[in-house]
Amino acid sequence: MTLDDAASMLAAIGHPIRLQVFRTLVQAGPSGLAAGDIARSLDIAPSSLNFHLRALQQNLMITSRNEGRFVIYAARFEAMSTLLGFLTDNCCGGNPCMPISAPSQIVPCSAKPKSNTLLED
Amino acid sequence: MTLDDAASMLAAIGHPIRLQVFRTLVQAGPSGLAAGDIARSLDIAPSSLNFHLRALQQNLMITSRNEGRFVIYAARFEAMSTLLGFLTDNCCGGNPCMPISAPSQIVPCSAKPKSNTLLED
DNA sequence: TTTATATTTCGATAAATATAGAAATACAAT
DNA sequence: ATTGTATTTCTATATTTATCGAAATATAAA
Repeated sequence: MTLDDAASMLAAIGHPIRLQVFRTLVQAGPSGLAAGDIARSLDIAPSSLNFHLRALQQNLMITSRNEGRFVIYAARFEAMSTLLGFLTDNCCGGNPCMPISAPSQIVPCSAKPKSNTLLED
Repeated sequence: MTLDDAASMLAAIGHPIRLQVFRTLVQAGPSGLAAGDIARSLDIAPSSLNFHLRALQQNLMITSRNEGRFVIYAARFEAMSTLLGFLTDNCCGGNPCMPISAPSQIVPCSAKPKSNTLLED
């Protein structure tokens, strides 16, 4: 995965509506949700939702399949995994991030206790 | 951290130049780098770099401090940590992500082996 | 204080992104 | 075949983002 790919994926979920859509699809699990269900659940105009679904799909964050007259969208979990791997590998220095994609590392999961003075959860 | 905050931070690093800048600052460590050094190292016009540095700073991904006539920028590691925590908590379902910000979870770091058929590293 | 270097701000411009109503398309049910 | 529901495409428009030269500002060195 190149830096440009990572940037594209980050941009894809770097919008409140698209992040909500993706989060909703993650919650829905592999079976996914119909476009209309997403639109209703998040109260977005169909054409607007379509715009964002396309952005997510073009950047490999979600998939779609046809079922009758419905189009079912589902989160690409492995895409998010890969993205998190990239971030922990490239953007976390020697930090509290313990990526699953760094098999050669020895540091345990909670090597450094969290200390979020500025950015609380 | 709200969903909107997360989206803003993702948008901040969701641009190839800004992701490169952030990555560069992570590599530089807490001591950071002067704006000019970043500009030279990435070959960006000073005014363009400033535009991106501001975006990163406004979204809490980096800090700046003055040292003489230099302005030193540094990555906010804890910001990235918080962001990764949000993503693993909210956008990873029951997946291979093992967030440091989920202290109550019991699943080990490499519970599920990676299987990236579509998105390779 | 003059000069040199560092960074930011300004200004103009181009391009991309976002929104959403209306029309078009696709499929299923009656 | 007609109707109804689902989704996408089209169209127009507003807004935001990005780029970068040139000017302005700030600090340090000569």
